[in-house]
Amino acid sequence: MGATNTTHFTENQNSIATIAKALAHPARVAIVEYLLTVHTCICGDIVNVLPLAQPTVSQHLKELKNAGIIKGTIEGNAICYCVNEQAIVQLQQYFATIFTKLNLLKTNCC
Amino acid sequence: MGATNTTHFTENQNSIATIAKALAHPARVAIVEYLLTVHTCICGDIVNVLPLAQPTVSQHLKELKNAGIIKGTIEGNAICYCVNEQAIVQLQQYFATIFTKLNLLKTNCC
DNA sequence: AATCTATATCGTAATATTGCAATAATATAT
DNA sequence: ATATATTATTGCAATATTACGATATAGATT
Repeated sequence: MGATNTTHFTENQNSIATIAKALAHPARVAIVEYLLTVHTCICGDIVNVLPLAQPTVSQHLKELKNAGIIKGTIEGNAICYCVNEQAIVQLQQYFATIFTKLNLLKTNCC
Repeated sequence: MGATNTTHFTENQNSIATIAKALAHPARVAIVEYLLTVHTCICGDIVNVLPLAQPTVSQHLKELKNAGIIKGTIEGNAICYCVNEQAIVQLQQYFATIFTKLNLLKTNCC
């Protein structure tokens, strides 16, 4: 117990949960938002922007990367982090679909 | 340590993180999806649909409710659970905005 | 080569989450 | 009133997350 039981759910349900989990911390939401405001993607200063120590930020970046929300490529001494469009598209489409289903149910529901 | 530091982030960042956290478990994603397929919202059978014990399902429902993703109203002996449209709209709009920002950055980024 | 700079990893403590059995609470039915 | 059905709460064990200091790694600079 304590471990999430993933085996009995669909691939899509697990996928959505994984991406949502990656955004389930305000620091990680802030990182994504920051990456979108910075026009170059040499992003060594993420640490300076967040109210967290460097190892903590590094850990959050790793989680975002593992979930496929951001991509990081080595750029000499620093690392270039970018938001992965595919993950955002997946989320957007998912919630758009849910919203459509919601509207279809509207007449029958409380 | 272990507790999420929310004080230094914006209200919106914390809000998105909270909603995302509620969907950060496949069981809770499955519950939301199930509520959307059922045409009446008397949902006592959520427990039968999920591969989890009743107290665990009840706990997941509570978390979804606390995050504002579902609403529950007492309906005699059972409880009527519904997806809260506002939360879905908030998520959809948020990711749509992010997607737009992403496309604006595209030319300047890796 | 020694040093600086940027990022990652390790180790560890505090806290949170997950899951369920047992039990409680509440409403309906008998 | 007693029994039944449905959902919530409690208590607890196993695991995960969060955060950071210390340290390691890797490339750039001198």
